[in-house]
Formats: sequence, C-alpha cells, structure tokens
Amino acid sequence: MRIGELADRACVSTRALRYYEEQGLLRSSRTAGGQRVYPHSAEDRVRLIRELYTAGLTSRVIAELLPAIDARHVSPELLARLLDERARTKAKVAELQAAGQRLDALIALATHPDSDSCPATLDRAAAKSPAP
Amino acid sequence: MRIGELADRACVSTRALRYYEEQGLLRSSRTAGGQRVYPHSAEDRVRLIRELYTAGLTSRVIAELLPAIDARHVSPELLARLLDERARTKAKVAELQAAGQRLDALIALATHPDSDSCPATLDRAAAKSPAP
DNA sequence: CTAGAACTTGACGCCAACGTCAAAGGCAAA
DNA sequence: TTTGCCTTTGACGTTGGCGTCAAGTTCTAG
Repeated sequence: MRIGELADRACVSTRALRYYEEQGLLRSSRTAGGQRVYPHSAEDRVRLIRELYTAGLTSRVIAELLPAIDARHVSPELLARLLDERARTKAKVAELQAAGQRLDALIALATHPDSDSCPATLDRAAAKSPAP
Repeated sequence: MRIGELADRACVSTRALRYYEEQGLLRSSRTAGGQRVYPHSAEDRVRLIRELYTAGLTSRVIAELLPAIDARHVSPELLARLLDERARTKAKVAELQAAGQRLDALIALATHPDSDSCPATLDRAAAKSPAP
C-alpha cells in the first residue's frame, strides 16, 4: 500500500507518516519510481506509534522503544527510562484526575445552582479562594 | 511580597508569573517604583493556575474559568466548554492509562525474562507485531 | 498516450508556554 | 551613600509535531 492509503487507514496525515519515517519510527520500501510502499502491518505500527505519542513520549524515546518491542528485549538503560516514563504517566494521570475533579466541581456548581450553599462543593471547587 | 518570593513559594519562574499576568490570569499591585507586589493569597492562585495548565487547559480557557471560579457562577457557554474539557481530560486519562499498560508490559518483559514464553504478556505488549 | 490524482523532497510556518539575554532602574542593609 | 541583589520592559529563541505551500515526478484509469 502507498502512503495515502496508509494515512487513511491509520487516521493520520501523510505528512505525519513522512515525519515518523524521518524520526526513524517507521520504515518503507520504495517503488522503482521512488514512492513509498508499506506492508499491511504498517497500519498497526502507526497506531502503536500514535499511542506512544499520546502517552506523552517523544519521538526520541519512541525510537528507542520500538526496537525493544520488536526484539522483545529491554536493555538496563532502557528499563530505567521506561520506569521513569511510567512514573511520569502515572503522575500525569493523577494530575489530570485532580484537575478533572475541579472541573466536575465547577460543573456541579453550574448544574445545581443551589450548591452555592454547599460549602463542601465550593471547597472542592476553589479550596483557597477568598471567602465572600 | 515581590515576584521573586512568590516564584519561590509557588515553585514557578518569575518569567512564568509575568506571563500569567500578561495572559490575564494573575493580577498585581505595584510599588511606587513600579515593582510588582502580591498578596499571600497569590501563592494559592498560582497553584490553581498551574493545576489547570496541568489539566491541559490553555491560557485562554483558564482566563475564562478563573472569573467564574471567583464569582462562583458559570455561564451556559462556559458550562458547555467545561463539559467539553472534562470529556477531553477523561479521554486523555484513558489514553494515558492504555499507554501506561503498554509500558508496564515492557517493564515486565525486562524484569521477568521468562515472560518471553508468556504469550499473554507479549500480546499485551505488542498485540499485533509479526509473530517470530 | 494522456490527463490528473497521488507522490516526491525541501523549506518555511505555527503555536504555546515559557527561557534567556540585555540594558536600565528600584530597594534595603551597612 | 554605596553595594549588590532584585526587578522592570522588550524582544528574540526554543521545542515538538506536524501543516502548508511549491515545484517537480510517478502512477493509473480510460
């Protein structure tokens, strides 16, 4: 398959695919004329790459990670980095959830106008704001 | 307190504090000489701002949010945006956790070398990779 | 064989949240 | 008063993951 079809299938732009190749995340063979050709497996490859990006990893880290996934072997240094990244993602999840609760409190404040008289909700919404 | 002390207390740079002010997120009074002066409450204010940033909100959204928090009143448009943002954070949490599990699988692969023979772990680590 | 869709490389653009340097002025202690 | 740190505005730099032309080439349907 060529780059356009892969882009459609994996729901990314062709620009992104070329960028992934440039970063060493994705390989391709070429036609006689120089156009990129991908195997069907490339679709899942791209989805994996996207998932790792979504996890907050950078191209550089992903580039180190993919060979380890393929080889099913993780070097000690990479393991250290993995532990580090995992900690980072866990922290990020916690932070996101905390902020999510703040948003929830604000939403509750908007959908239940009587929560104006509910100190607990307000405390959760803006714990340290100046009291009226 | 002046900008340096606030920066120390809230664990952000002075540059960030000036940026927040520029974006309308933080106010300050001035000395006769023009230096910024903050009340003690500014520390919590900055922490709140940081938390909202951490949640993936932009300056623009935060700038709309803060007055609503202060006034304890949320307009319908803002409510819609809040619901949107909350959905976004929830989706992000899910994505992060999915990627986190992938990292966990890789870590397991590194710390328990015999998991090479555990198809389930491998499936979780790289569900669609070509089989050896 | 030819039109035109899809593809190529190259290079600049973008955006957000600051970092960083510069030159100048403010402030407090001795 | 002087020393020396703190602060001011202004402006350019950075980073990442692409978007977006541009000008030229390749592929494929008819």
